[in-house]
Amino acid sequence: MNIATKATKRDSYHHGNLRTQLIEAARVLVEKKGPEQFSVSEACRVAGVSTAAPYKHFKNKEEMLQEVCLLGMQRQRAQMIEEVAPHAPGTLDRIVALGRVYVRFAQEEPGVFRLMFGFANENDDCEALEELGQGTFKLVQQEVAWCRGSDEINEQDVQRAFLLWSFVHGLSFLRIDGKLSKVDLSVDLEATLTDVAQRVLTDG
Amino acid sequence: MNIATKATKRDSYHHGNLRTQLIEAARVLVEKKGPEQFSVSEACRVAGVSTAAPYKHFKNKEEMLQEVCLLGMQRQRAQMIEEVAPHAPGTLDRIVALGRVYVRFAQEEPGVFRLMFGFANENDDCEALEELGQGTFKLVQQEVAWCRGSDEINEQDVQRAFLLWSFVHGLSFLRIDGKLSKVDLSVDLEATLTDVAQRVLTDG
DNA sequence: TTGGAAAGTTAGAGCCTCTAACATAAGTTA
DNA sequence: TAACTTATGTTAGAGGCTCTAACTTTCCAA
Repeated sequence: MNIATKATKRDSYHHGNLRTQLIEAARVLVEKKGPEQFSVSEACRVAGVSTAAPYKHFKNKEEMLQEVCLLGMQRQRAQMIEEVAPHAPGTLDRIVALGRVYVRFAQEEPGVFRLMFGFANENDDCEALEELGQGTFKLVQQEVAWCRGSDEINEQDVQRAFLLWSFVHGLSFLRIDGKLSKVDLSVDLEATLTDVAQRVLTDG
Repeated sequence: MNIATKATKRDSYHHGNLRTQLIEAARVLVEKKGPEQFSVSEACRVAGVSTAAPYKHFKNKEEMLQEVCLLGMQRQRAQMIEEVAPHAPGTLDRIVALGRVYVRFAQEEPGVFRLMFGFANENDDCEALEELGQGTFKLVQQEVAWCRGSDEINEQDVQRAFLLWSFVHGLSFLRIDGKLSKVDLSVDLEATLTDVAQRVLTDG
C-alpha cells in the first residue's frame, strides 16, 4: 500500500475508473486549449495511462469528445432548469433566465460550448445529443407558449423560440470569439436579453 | 515545351504562382472536408508540390488558413455591397439584404464561414482580419442610422446593429450545423429576416 | 480453480507539421 | 557576361498524433 496515491498514479494494473477520468481530462483540456488543439495523447498523460488505453473505451477521438459534449449539454440544461425555477411561469423573467444561462455557459465554458455547437458533427450525428438539444429547445418553446397564456405550443411559438435561440446563440459566439472587442461587453447583458425578449414576444 | 501542361504539373522547377494556388487549394479543401479536417499536406498534393514548399510562403498552417479567411471576408463584404446597392438608403430592404448575404454566405461556404467565425483565433489576432470585420459591422451600423433618418451613428444604432448581427450570426450557425433539422429550413428566410429587422428597429 | 472477458500494455504503421540542408532558377551588379 | 544574392523549390527527417495488433494482467463467474 502506497501512502501517497495520486489520482494519476495507480498501483494496480487496472485503473478502475478510466473512462470517466478520460472524459474529465478531455473536458479540462478542451477548455484549456480549445477543441481543435485537444489530443487524446495529452488526455492519456493526464490520466496516467498509455496512449492505446482509451480505445478500449471509445471508438475514437470523436466519440470521446462526444461524451464531453453530452455532459456539457446536461450541465447547461440543469442550469436552465435551476435558473428558471424561482420565476413564475408565463413571465418574461423566465425567458430572460434561459438566455442568461445560455450566454453565461458559453462565457464560462467556451471550449465545451464550441464543442457543442461550433464543431461539425455532421458525420455521425449522435442520437443522444440530437435528443438533448431538441429537448432544450422545447423548453424555450414551452416558455414562449406560457407567455402567450397557453399550454399548447403553436407554430408562432416555435418560430419565436427559434428567433430567441438564434439571438442568444449568435450573441454567445460573438462574445467568446472576441468579436465586438471591448466595444460591447460593457453593455448590460441582462438589459439586452430583456430588450430582445420583449421585442420578440411582442405581437404585430 | 510540353503540349499538355496541367496546372498541377509544372515543367519548370519554380512554380510561379504557388502562394495563390495554395490558398485556393486550401479554400476548396476547407469547404470539402471542413476546417478541422484540413491538412497542409493535402493542399500540397493538390498544388503538386512537396510538403515543405508552403513554408516558404506561410509561417505555418494557421497563417495559411488566415489567408483563406481574409479572402472569405472580402467576398462576403463585396456581396453585401452589391446586394444592398439596388435599394434606397434608409429602407428596411437594405438591412434585410445585409442579413440575407450573411446567411447565404454561411450556407454556400459553410467551411470558410466556420473558419471565419467558429475557430478560435485568439492567439494571433490578425490585424487585417480584425479591421475587415469591424468594417463590415460599421456597414450595418450605418444602415441602421440611415433607417433612423440620420447620417451619424449613435449609441442606439450600434446596439441595434449588434442585435441584428447576433441574430443572423446565430441563425447562420444553427442552419449550417444542422440544428433545427428539417423543422425550420422550410420557413421563409426572407420573411424571418424582415420580421426581425422590423422588431429590432422599432422604438419603445 | 480455472478459463474467458475486460482492460491494461508495448510496438508500430501511417498520417501530420515543420525544420534543416541542399538545389535550382532568376535577378542584379561589377 | 560572369558571379553573387535571393527566392523558391527539393529531400530527409524529427517528433507528434491517431489508431490497430498482439500480448499481458486482472477480475469474475461457472
